[in-house]
Amino acid sequence: MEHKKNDNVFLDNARHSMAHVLAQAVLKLRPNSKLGFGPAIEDGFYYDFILNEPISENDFKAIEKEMRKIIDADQKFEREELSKEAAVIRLKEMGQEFKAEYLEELSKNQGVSTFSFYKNGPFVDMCEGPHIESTKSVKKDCFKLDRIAGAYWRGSEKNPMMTRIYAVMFETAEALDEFLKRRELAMQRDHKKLGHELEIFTISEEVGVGLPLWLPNGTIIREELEKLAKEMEFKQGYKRVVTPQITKEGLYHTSGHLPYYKDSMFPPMEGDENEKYYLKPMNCPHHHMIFKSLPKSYRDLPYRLAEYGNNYRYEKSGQVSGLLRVRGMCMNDAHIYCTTEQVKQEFRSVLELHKFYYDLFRMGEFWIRLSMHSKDKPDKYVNNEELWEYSEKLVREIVNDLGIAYEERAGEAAFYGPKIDFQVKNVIGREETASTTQLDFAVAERFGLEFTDNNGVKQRPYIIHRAPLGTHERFIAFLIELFGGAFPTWLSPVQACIVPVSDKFIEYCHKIAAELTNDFVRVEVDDSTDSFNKKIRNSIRRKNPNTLIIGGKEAENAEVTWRRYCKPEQVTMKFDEFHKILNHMIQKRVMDNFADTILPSA
RNA sequence: GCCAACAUGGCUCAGUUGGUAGAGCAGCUGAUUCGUAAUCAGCAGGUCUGGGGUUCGAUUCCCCAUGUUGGCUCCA
Repeated sequence: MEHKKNDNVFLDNARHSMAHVLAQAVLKLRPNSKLGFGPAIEDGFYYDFILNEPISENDFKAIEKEMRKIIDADQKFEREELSKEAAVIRLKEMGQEFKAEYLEELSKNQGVSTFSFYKNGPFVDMCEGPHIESTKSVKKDCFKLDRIAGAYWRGSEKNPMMTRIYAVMFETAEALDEFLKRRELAMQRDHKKLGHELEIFTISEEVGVGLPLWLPNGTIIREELEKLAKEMEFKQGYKRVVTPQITKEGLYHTSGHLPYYKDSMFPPMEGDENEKYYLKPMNCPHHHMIFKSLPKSYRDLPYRLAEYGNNYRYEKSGQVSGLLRVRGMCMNDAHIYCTTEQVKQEFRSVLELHKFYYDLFRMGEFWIRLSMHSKDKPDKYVNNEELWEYSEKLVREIVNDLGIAYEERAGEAAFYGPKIDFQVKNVIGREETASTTQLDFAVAERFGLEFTDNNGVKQRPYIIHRAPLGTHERFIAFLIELFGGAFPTWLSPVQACIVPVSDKFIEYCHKIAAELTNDFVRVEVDDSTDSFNKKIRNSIRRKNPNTLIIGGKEAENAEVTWRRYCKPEQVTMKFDEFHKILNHMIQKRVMDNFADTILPSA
């Protein structure tokens, strides 16, 4: 859940005020609980507690009842300013040590000298505000306690774990209801649910968590995406390579990954002669070794190496989820080695390629997170201020030129250069990174990568790390949710499902199916003993983009009745005509899963 | 990894205040061949996630493990 406030100031203040009401209610049921923070968030609010007796969702009713009583009591929010000394005493009286810790921090780091407290009824909280006037201005039925979660104090796993109670809240009961309904609807599109129903992937406990098995339908989608990526990369002059799944330890010392990211790697295997091998968590070092295998001239640059590479990362067990966070993944990876003069154009083409894909799939709501370095964390980053400034300026310029929305974050870059994350929102509104691009000015040095320039002088190349389609796992999860499982014909596991009205027409069905198969169309004839109605239902339930209905009329006239998934109307036409249109849709990768897409004519 | 909830046939879910389970869908067999979202009948399928404990008796209560879901942290 994103902790972002919205534009409605009243709603924001009301949510924050209700967090105080929640705290008051919890303190009544669990006296002597310690308070953490209780802010407004995107869809509601939360409050963090240390409870001496655990609470569960079964207690929600009692807490909500208490909260409604507080609303009825018409408690006024009153602000009081205290000096630091008085505030310390007050918090000590209240027994709120976490607030006291925060007070010390505010005083020390931000030079705050007076501290505001808000009182409503018997409840007092150190809090910056603002608040609404009275609890009475909140409607009693416009909020709902949502769930309980653990959350570390100040977000650090070194600190104690608090109990966080989340609530959803809107201005009116209707708005709340609508939100809950929308969320319910979004769950219907969850890639885990649809991925199972449409037989795209499965996860087996025996194979391992985070190691999805791709079923035949999912494999088709993967391969079609891969075909698209390979064509795009071919046109842009990438060379394809293949690298092994495991590698000797030393390579990751050279890359600098091992000391920092060991925890995220699968533990090593012992090979011959006590040599340790690791499953590769990324492809860059291998590509660097390919770059290095032959001397390079400036004439070879830009040198673009591409691979749909399998990577394995030991994600924490609690983090693994469906296809969104896995331990084994396949990445649309490539590394571009180029000169200082070329880097801007290359970086630009990479971003344009992203934009091409995102427009094609209509991943409309995306933005860029520009992760920059931070001078405050010198040990986290390569020490070369000049190159950092240069690279960051360059990246910022290109993003500005392309007019893509972005936000900048200091201190989140990779250790070797600035990072661009393409952020999207999944169906339930959670923000996810779809792909990452990095500008790397440092690793060439570590690997000793060089090329000879036109003066015969050795130079270090810039390296661009890019993966516009991210990993198959995550990208297909997005597509499933974005399309609600209804893929365009070119990506769809079954491209045409042929349904005979009765047995009599099965022969004709197989005849046209054979013609389509001959053109590599993925076609299926439903020759089961199900009723006609049932066959229609099945084809639609599987979200086949095209269903062909064949009865006497069609068989006699060499026609098909074509029913599309995304549009209710259907047409009858000559089979040859349909065949041409279908071929065209597949070859041109027409996004016919969107109702407004104009289809080619025969 | 941490916090919480959950775990019943392939799937969706009933059920037992402790006396070893039931439905629909899917599957199989047979009949039916039908013009736009479920034809009918029959059969088969579960030691109620795994392991311990309490009990005459546990799917039900307790503990542990595993997995799932939602958060926290992390995310090259």
